[in-house]
Amino acid sequence: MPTRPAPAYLRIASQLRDQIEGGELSTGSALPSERDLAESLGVSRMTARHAIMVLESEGYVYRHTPRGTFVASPRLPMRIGSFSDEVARSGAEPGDELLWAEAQTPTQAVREALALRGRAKVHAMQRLRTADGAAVAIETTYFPAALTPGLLAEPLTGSLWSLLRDRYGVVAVHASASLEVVALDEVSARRLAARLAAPGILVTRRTFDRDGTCFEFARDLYRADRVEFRVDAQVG
Amino acid sequence: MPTRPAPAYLRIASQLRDQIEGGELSTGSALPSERDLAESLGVSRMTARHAIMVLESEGYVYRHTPRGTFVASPRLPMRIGSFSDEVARSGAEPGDELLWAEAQTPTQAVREALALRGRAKVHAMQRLRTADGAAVAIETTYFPAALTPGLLAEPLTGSLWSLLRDRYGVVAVHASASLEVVALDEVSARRLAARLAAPGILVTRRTFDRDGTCFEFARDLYRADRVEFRVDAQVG
DNA sequence: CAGTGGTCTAGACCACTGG
DNA sequence: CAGTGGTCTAGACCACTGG
Repeated sequence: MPTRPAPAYLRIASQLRDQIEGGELSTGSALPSERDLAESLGVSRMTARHAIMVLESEGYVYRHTPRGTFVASPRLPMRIGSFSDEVARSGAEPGDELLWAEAQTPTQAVREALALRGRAKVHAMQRLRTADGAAVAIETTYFPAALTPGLLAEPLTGSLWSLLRDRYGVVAVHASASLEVVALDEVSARRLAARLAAPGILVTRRTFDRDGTCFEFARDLYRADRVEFRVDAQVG
Repeated sequence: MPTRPAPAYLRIASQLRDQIEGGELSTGSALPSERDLAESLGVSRMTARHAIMVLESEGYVYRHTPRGTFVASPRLPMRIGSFSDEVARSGAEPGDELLWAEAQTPTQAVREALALRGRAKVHAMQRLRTADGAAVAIETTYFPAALTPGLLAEPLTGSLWSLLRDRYGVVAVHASASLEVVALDEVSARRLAARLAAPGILVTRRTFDRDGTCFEFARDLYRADRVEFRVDAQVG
C-alpha cells in the first residue's frame, strides 16, 4: 500500500524543524524570508508561508513583523503558583509591566469566585508577565478591597503573593484552576507579541488562605508556545 | 485616532461566531461551504477559508472532510483522573477503542518514570477515548509487567484503574502530570478526526499507589478544542 | 526606501464521500 | 458524479520597520 507523499508545506516544515533541532538554526536566529524560501525551493510564497505557520503553531518560531521570522526559545515549565518563582526556578529572569490597576465594582463572575456580599468592591489589576524580557502571559487579578486596603498605592511589581503576605498577613496555601486552550484575540495577541488567533492557554484560578478563604481570583492568558504546565492531583 | 477596519476574514469569523453563540447555527449543523460563503460575501475562497480556520482553531467548528464543516459541541471539563469518570460526570457517554496492546522493553523515558530496574518489561497499550462517540484523546499507557501479570489478556475497555484495583489490588491515589500545547501530527490528527497541526494538549502523567509507588506512566493527547482542564494545587 | 510579513484575488487540480 | 475541503500557483497591494 503506497502512501502518498506528504504535502509540500509539511515537507518544508520538517526540513526547517530538523535544522532548528539540529542546531543549524539557533535560538534567536532569523529564518529565510517567505519570498526567499519560496524561490529557493521552487514553490509559491503561500506554500512557504504555510510551512512557516506550522512551525509557528508548534512554537518553534515567532514572527516579529515586519522584521522577519526567528527561532524561539524552548518552553518554560510552569506550575500553578507564583509566576515569579516559577520563572526563576527555570533560571530565567521574571519581569512584569503594570497595564492598569483600579478599584472596581465586581462582575457577577468575580463576586461569586471571591464569595463577596453586598456592595463589596475589588482591587483589580492587569500585568504583562515576562521571562528574560519576552512576553509570556497577561495576568488579570482581583482581590477583595476589604482585605487589601491601600493595595493600589503599593508598587505592583514582582510576586503579589509576597506583597500580600508581608503587608496583610495573607498566605497563599491552595489554588484551584481551570486550563483551556483558546485563540488569542487582537488585543491579547498584540500584547503578547503573538500572531492573531495563535493558541493561548487561559488559566482561570482561585487562591485560598490558611483558613480556606478565597482571597484572589485571576485570569491568566499565556502564549501556548512559551510554556508547559505541571500539575499534581489526588485521584481515585 | 481612527482604527483601521478589521481584516475581512476576521469580520466574517465574527459574524459566524455570533450566529453560533446566538443559536442560529446549532450544535452539529452544517456551515455554508467555503465556495458558497465566498460567493455570497463577495470574497475569494481563500478569504472565506481563512475565516473558517479561525473558528476551527477556537473550537467552534470542525471539519468532516469531504462532507463539510459543522458546529462543534461545547468543551468537556476534565480533571487529571479517570477519563471514564470525568466524561460521565459531564453527562456524556465515555467510550474507547483499543488501538494496540503488547509487552515491550521500555524506553529510557518509560523506565525512569516507572523506576524500573534491570530487564523489567512493561505492558503497553494505546486507546482512542471518546465522549458520546466523538474522538477526544489518544491515550498511551505503560504499566510494569511484574505488577500486572496477565493484563494484556483482559478486556482493556473502560477505566483501567478500576481493572487494576479489582484484579491486582492496586489503587490510584495520586497523579503528577505535565500539560503542554502541541500541534497534532498526521497520524494523531487522523485518529482524532482533527485537522493537521490543529492544537492538541499533551498530558504526560504518572500515577501512584497508596505506598507512593508509581504504577502507571501515560501520554494522553487531547483535541484542544474538545476539553478544558481543572486542577487543584498546594502553593506557597 | 528596501524588505518584511499580512491580506487577498481568481483561478487550478486532487482525493474522498455520500447519494 | 456532484460537492466538499486540501493544496497550490502567481500574482497584487498594504502597513510597518530599520538603516
